[in-house]
Amino acid sequence: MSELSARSGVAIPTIKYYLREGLLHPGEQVAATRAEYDDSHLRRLRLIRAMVEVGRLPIAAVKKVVTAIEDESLPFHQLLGTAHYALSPQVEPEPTPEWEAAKAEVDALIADLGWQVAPGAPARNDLTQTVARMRRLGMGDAIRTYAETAERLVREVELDTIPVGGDRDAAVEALVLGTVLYGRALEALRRLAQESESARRFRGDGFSPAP
Amino acid sequence: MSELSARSGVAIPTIKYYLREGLLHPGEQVAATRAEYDDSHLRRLRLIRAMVEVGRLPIAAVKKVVTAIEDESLPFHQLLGTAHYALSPQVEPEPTPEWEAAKAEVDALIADLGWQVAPGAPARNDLTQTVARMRRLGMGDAIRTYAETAERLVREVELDTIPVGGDRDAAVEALVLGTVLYGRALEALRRLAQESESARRFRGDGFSPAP
DNA sequence: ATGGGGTGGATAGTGCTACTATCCAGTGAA
DNA sequence: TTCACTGGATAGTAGCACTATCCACCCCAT
Repeated sequence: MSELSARSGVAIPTIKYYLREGLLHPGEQVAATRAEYDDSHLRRLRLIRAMVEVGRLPIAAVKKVVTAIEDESLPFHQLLGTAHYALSPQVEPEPTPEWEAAKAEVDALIADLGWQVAPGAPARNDLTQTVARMRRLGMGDAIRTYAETAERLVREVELDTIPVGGDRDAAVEALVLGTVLYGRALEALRRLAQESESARRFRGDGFSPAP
Repeated sequence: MSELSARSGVAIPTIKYYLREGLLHPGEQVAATRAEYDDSHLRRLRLIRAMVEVGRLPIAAVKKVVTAIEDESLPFHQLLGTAHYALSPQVEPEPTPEWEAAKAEVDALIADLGWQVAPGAPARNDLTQTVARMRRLGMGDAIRTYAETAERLVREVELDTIPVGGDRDAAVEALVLGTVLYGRALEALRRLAQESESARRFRGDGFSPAP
């Protein structure tokens, strides 16, 4: 176990915790107080750390994904779907008129673009809530532009990072890391562009950094 | 105070907590056990809730922003800069060769695009870390595409939500909400596009939702 | 004029999450 | 044979964002 810890960079008590939580399958018992861990444990540990550190998923979401990986009867594309859904913030619908209006708008947009999205996809609720908030503030006329932009990026770049075959852990890891890292990069780039464009428009020195 | 709580929808103990933390300026003492709160408190409370709920900022970051708002000697554009910086995740540089390589890449990209960004902007470190992780995985050739996309969105849409004059609380609120909400919308749209495009490519039914 | 509910201020406690720490008897290499 | 290390169990910690309780006080409706 200390070897697993050393190789993965994860502390022993943390490994024990993951074992307890069922995120990591037990090692092969070789004696009452000894178990063997192999590459599958190393890979799983890498996947867990990727989801927790990079993706900032709560342990409960990680557990869902792990359960899906271990359910060998679950087809590959459903496994990827489970992982993908675990990445979205879970937003509860609110029974308000604003929500319904935003939901109608989101549904119309998806239909209009010809997107094929399951009715229960969590990103639908996430987007609905965001659109509702935007509307309340008088923003959000550019949603369609954003949708087209997202479609282009996904088509041209991101989908290539989603693997179609091979090892289940590795595939999920690639999906999670691809989705999260491109998202994070885009976010950072938006902020840099905002600072720069703000500098260009309002004065020569941008957002002056805080001291 | 119960009136402030009722109007803002924030529980009284929470208001007391914000007062303790210095996020909310005290009301005007009208007697030993009585104070008057006005619209400025209501607006400030809205701003705090926007940053906490929508922007998911930690209270410490909110405090920085509030301090900047209250420092009347701070010029308006520096106030906006402080708020903007508070929205970025704070990433510490790592002294590794990969980090340096990624940093060089990020710096070159920014220079190449002619962006005017302060050397200490937190989004630089955030992007550097992300690029480093991508490189380690063999991804990230499309960063430039993402940068150009971000620039276009910011130019055409987002900067218009950043107000240039008027009330400091309201301006910061608009900046924070604009930045966060467009980001969140784009994120949700990327996920929807991923699901749809994945359905189109791999089979007819997309990521089947988890049961 | 009086009593009941609300007030500001202080201090302590809660719930959640993601770990850490400690203890234990029991190996297994040295 | 000894001693660091193991798996397993149980308990404790840190950080965050509140939430609860207590207190003397004071306003106002009765």
